[in-house]
Amino acid sequence: MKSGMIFYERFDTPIGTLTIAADAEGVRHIEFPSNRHPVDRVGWVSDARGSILDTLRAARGQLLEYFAGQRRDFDLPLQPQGTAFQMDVWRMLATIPYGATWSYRDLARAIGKPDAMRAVGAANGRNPLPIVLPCHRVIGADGSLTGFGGGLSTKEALLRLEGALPMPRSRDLFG
Amino acid sequence: MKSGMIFYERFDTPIGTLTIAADAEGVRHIEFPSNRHPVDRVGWVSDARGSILDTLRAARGQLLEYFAGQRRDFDLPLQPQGTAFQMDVWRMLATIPYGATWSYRDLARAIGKPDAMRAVGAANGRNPLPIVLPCHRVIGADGSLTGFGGGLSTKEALLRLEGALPMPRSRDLFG
DNA sequence: GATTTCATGTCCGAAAACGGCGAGTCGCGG
DNA sequence: CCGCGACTCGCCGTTTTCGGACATGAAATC
Repeated sequence: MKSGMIFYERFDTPIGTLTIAADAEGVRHIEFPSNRHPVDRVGWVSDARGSILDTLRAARGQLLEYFAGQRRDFDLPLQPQGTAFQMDVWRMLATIPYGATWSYRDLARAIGKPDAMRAVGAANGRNPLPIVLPCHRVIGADGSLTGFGGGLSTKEALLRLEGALPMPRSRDLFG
Repeated sequence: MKSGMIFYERFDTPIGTLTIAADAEGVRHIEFPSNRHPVDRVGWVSDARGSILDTLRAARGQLLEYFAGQRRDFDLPLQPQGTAFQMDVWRMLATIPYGATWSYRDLARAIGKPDAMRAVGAANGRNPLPIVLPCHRVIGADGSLTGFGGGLSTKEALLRLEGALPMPRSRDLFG
């Protein structure tokens, strides 16, 4: 077994089929069915064993608990890969509490680059571990959802699950 | 010992100090003291053992025999790394006999791209295994030496060693 | 002859485009 | 007076694009 080999697994959730990928170091990718920036899956294989199988099983289990409303925080070995700036952004994402929302500017300030809000948005869009690194908790300064790799409706569903959105107003239902 | 680990060694020759690098697959680099395109040596270590030490020892031995005029062909495991085009060029280099010279155009024709002589020159310049892959045997169509990563004087010395150049004429000595 | 032109693959730097933004302005309708 | 939408502009890291420069050589043009 080569050292860099990546194993993956697919499973169904309330927001669609997810693909999770991991290697010996930890979870590397979580992918939505329709991904804006598709990942290069060359070399991925599906028959994980040993510790990597454990990692994938733990990830799936915790995600399903999350969707069932039974889990608010994750405890997994994570190995996102990106530029220094992206890593800063993703690390900071992990500090946003369940059910809270930050603006892109808040996040930019938090990493010490108060004017890099737009770059923060781009980095968010490249988040390789959505849900676990809760990029869905970052929304526009005016409260609009603005964007999400898995589609805005998914972002909305996640925030509603976390109780971070008001119930749909009648205007939304009938408009 | 990680799989991709590269070991190296330096030793003196009539044309200066050479650095050779190898891993378990074979020899990966041979470098002149002054190299136009310096190699990224991150992660190289110097205390080779086992089969890699054997490889390095064999490479050094055969090169010293070559410089002593005692060897015309090399027998080593080689693992050059490059684009498909570069690999084509480098593979073809190995077929140029000791003491012979080809023009860049000859080489281009030999790989089936008769008009890519300029690209061939560039690929030659990136040859990771000079001497063993005899890029020095490729010269201008008009007989000029044109260029060499280790310096033109080195190219000249190698060709003279192989008897591929006339002795220096008095014009060269006194001019 | 001397000069120009073109063909070819790769690398490298510069420049431009492109985002999951946000603040400020302006005009329009209540 | 608001409130809201449409528009403009500045912000910043990443990605993409583009233009040369090369270990050349032959043909065309002056």
